[in-house]
Amino acid sequence: MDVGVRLQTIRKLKGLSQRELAKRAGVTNSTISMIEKNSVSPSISSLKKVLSGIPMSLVEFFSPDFEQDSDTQVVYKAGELIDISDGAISMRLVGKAHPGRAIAFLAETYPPGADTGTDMLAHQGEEAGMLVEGRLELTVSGQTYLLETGDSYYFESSKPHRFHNPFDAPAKLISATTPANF
Amino acid sequence: MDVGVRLQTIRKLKGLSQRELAKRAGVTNSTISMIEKNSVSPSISSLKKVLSGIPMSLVEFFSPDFEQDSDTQVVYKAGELIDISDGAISMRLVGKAHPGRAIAFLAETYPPGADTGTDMLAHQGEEAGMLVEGRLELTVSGQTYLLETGDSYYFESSKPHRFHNPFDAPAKLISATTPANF
DNA sequence: CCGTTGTGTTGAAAATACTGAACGCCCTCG
DNA sequence: CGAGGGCGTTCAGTATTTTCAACACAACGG
Repeated sequence: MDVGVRLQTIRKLKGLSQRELAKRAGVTNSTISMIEKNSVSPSISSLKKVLSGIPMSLVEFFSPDFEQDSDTQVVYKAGELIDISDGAISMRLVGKAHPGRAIAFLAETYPPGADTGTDMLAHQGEEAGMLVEGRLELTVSGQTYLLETGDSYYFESSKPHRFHNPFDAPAKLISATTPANF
Repeated sequence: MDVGVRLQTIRKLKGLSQRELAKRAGVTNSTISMIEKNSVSPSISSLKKVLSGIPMSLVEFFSPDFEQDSDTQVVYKAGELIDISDGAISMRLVGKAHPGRAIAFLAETYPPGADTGTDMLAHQGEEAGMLVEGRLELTVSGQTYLLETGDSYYFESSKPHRFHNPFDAPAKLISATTPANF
């Protein structure tokens, strides 16, 4: 992550000059100049001041989710999803044209017996989903839940979790995870 | 956002002493001490160095999504969703027990004729969804698309967009938006 | 009891970031 | 052409951060 070019990109996107931004932020134009040229590494407090003139939070600044307004694909037919299946579990990802995506939106199918594994998954972020067909077992932090068609869930991905289909019918799940770890 | 207490929280969560973290990060223990006491505002480069010893990225550091391991609800039965309907369109939100949620995960129903309005929606973030029943018209940046059952979409919320159901059958949509603007 | 090792804090010196006032460049308007 | 105003850059000096080397306190074992 290049702090300098990122700041410059954002500033120009907002149509501000160094001096203009400096005035709004309550710093000098030299500060902006040097930060953008990476001849200094700003302190948190100054960067915060600078961003307040945009305005923008530190989270947003460090999140590379400022998509270029590209003419990327919007709609994906059922067959157009990327297949990122893992073993028996079918996982199809929406939005292949969005490499820097913020959401991993998935259509998942768990055939009878399918399991994400006894070694629990755990990663940064949050995830949510809804079961649109069949039944499925969800285990989060040791608690096991039974999901039926129409039921949904929401939890922090850092909690160890596992999906398992011990039933005879396949289960179809639609889920969203952020940030997208793909 | 209090940089000092946040760093200390994370460090202790990882079971590191100031010196231990300092050694891994390639800074001195005094630096850590002073940052945690907020007697300095570290430069981006030092903070980055410090975090590299954890390890953790700046994004993660500034994202307040390090949820306490609270015993919040995980699974929501079909009837347990929060109803945030807007006019004719039924919208039910997953995860009512997560006030600081990162994702707005919704089950939406558009009855025949339903429309989010001719004045386009536009907000920060990204959104994705999949149609699980019926057909629906989606307009993004002037382009109108026809979504059929099983189709999905992904776009930046900053692009003006609109959902419309001109058909005779109701349309059911499952969608995810981040950040959650609720 | 004392030495050792762990913890976090503090002070003076060294390194780095920030300011304020230049400068050079380009454009426009008289 | 020359004056004015916009732009980003640079440099010397000041302010702030970072280091290095202490210090004080607590826990453990000989």
